[in-house]
Amino acid sequence: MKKITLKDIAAHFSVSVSTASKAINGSHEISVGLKEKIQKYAKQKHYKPNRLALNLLNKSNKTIGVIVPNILNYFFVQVLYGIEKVANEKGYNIISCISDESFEKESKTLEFLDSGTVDGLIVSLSEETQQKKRVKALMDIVDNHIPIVLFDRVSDLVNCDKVVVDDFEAGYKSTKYFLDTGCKTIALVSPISKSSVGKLRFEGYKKALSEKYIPFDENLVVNFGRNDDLDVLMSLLLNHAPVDAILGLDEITAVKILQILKLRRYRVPEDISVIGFTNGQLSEFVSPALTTVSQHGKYIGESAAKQLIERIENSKEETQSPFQTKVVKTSLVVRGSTRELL
Amino acid sequence: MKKITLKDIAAHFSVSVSTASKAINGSHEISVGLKEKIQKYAKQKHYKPNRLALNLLNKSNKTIGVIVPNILNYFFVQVLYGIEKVANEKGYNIISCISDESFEKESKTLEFLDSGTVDGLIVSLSEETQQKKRVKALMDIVDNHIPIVLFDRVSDLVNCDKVVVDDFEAGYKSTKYFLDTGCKTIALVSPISKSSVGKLRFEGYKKALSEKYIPFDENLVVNFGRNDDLDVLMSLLLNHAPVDAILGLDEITAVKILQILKLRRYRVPEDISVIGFTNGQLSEFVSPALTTVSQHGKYIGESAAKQLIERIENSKEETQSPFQTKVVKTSLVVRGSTRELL
DNA sequence: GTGAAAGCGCTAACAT
DNA sequence: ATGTTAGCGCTTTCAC
Repeated sequence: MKKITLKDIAAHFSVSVSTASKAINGSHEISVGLKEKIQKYAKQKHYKPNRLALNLLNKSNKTIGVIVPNILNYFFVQVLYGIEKVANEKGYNIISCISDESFEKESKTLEFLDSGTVDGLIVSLSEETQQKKRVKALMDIVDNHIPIVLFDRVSDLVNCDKVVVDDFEAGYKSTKYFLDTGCKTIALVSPISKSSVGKLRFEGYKKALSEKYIPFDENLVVNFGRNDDLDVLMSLLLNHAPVDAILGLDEITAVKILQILKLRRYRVPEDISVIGFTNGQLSEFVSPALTTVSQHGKYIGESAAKQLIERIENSKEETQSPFQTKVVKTSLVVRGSTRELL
Repeated sequence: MKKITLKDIAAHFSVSVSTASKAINGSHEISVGLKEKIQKYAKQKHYKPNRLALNLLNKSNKTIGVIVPNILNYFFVQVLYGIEKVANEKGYNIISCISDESFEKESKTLEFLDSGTVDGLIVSLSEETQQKKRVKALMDIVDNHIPIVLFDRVSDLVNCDKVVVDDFEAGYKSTKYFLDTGCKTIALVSPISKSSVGKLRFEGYKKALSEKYIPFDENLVVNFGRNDDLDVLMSLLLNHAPVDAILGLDEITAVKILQILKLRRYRVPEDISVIGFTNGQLSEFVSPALTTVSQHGKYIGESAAKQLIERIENSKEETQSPFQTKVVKTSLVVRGSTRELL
């Protein structure tokens, strides 16, 4: 059975398509009898207006596109969850895409989405894109087409609404916490050294050190990529100096560090303290449970969605409010992987 | 700057819309000079054909809809990842929705998606839907409209392609593993007792017990819901009998059980063995690392997507291949939460 | 080599 | 109260 259209219904009652349309939409112009007959028939045949046609007509489709770099990262899943929640409440659907940290895939996706498919875009940049600053595609979209909200991994070059984490403060705050619990030799391990986020956290880390007049030692900083062996790098680090604290810049990294330390018989937190990022289930259930920086992923998603939808629905207005960047403060969730405050 | 359309381009060169269309699509009918001029202009102005219009024309939009019950569950994230991977390879996009285990939200989403928005659907039923067997909406879609693939939480009432886990065997296999490592009093803790998946695993559990002539004791079965306090229920269980093995029917449940046991000073696996489901990061990094049943989520997603896309692309053919149900076998990933085989 | 016209499914302004 | 027409943006016959 083929899908039923207005035309079919109209034909069945020998009326015009517009009459059928009005009847189904309950217009006052149509006689009650006919309206009832048509509506009943439509229901029975499971008639549904074709969205594609409506979208073309309205130049809008109540859909927002989301691009995240990596869906296996719990932070992004939380954000997605927040976005979905708000979008759903406001009657929007989400078409979600994964860039896999690849500039090329991100570009293709952007290209696809920026062609009438969605009313707006929520994007966190791929690492490659951020590193190479190849945001021309984004800039074009901003200039010419649909509203866009950047979150977490953003770019200064793109002029649009943004929701970011206060990563500088997060790096500062966590490092300071180490210092306040008596740690002196604090290492930083980052899988995201090339992203804005990683850089800011690193700056915060340095700031906290310099406040206490602790000289920065670059051998205490371990930046690694997808193909590097964290185990080997950790060996080098641990042999370099008597480290007594390690800041892992994402959740899985912190968890892996914890495991490596335990395997080598370091006691956590007695010998070495560990702080991670993204307050997910992993951090909570590992032992000892990890002290982590919560970025409030769900909240970030909700904020981004709210901001975008507002922008979409005001896009017909003449006066556009200026773009704003919302900075979300992090919270330090203290658990068993750090020592007591002095 | 408004979005540019074919009409604009045609006007700019004082040609007809159809000429512009052909020029941009590189038709042989158009003179080389004009083609080049128009193409250059189009590129420069960032012209992109409007998808909505194309979709309406083609009655297809290279998009598949996915509905999962819960995105914070790692299994479903893995499936999503697998779906995205295959869809992306074949040039499809994904519009992903969350039913939040609610029949109502699932229905609304279905209603929305089944109106020309997507070419096909991949769905895992919400718990409520499965429990109440309210699959009429699904059946209608299958009968009348677009191809659909059900995965994991399926329904016999819906006649379509399916990808399921061999949950019966999984329950059987894990229980048998307990028995083979010398466990005698095996408890089962399930947050999904009302879903097909939970029921099958439960049946497998009973089968393994009966094979060894171990009488089934319903006090060893803990079914709990969203609002129940697992801690209290575990107390009751542990006080009931000297349990020496616990099968947790999803990842987070197994992890929580592990934590509760550790808190009460049970040694795992010496006093009590634990097996969980969904081989995610949590199971891997908890201590002791959990022995788990891997359902191969990513593979399931890939299979479902392949099956759906094939169905979509053959939908013009006259002869439709019969619907098939793919059963994916699980693997038991043995780690530290279970004893050695005898 | 170029253009006019039809049509995808629908709505809305404008007749009648 | 019902029908006609135009048009959303595009492709595709079919004329010229």
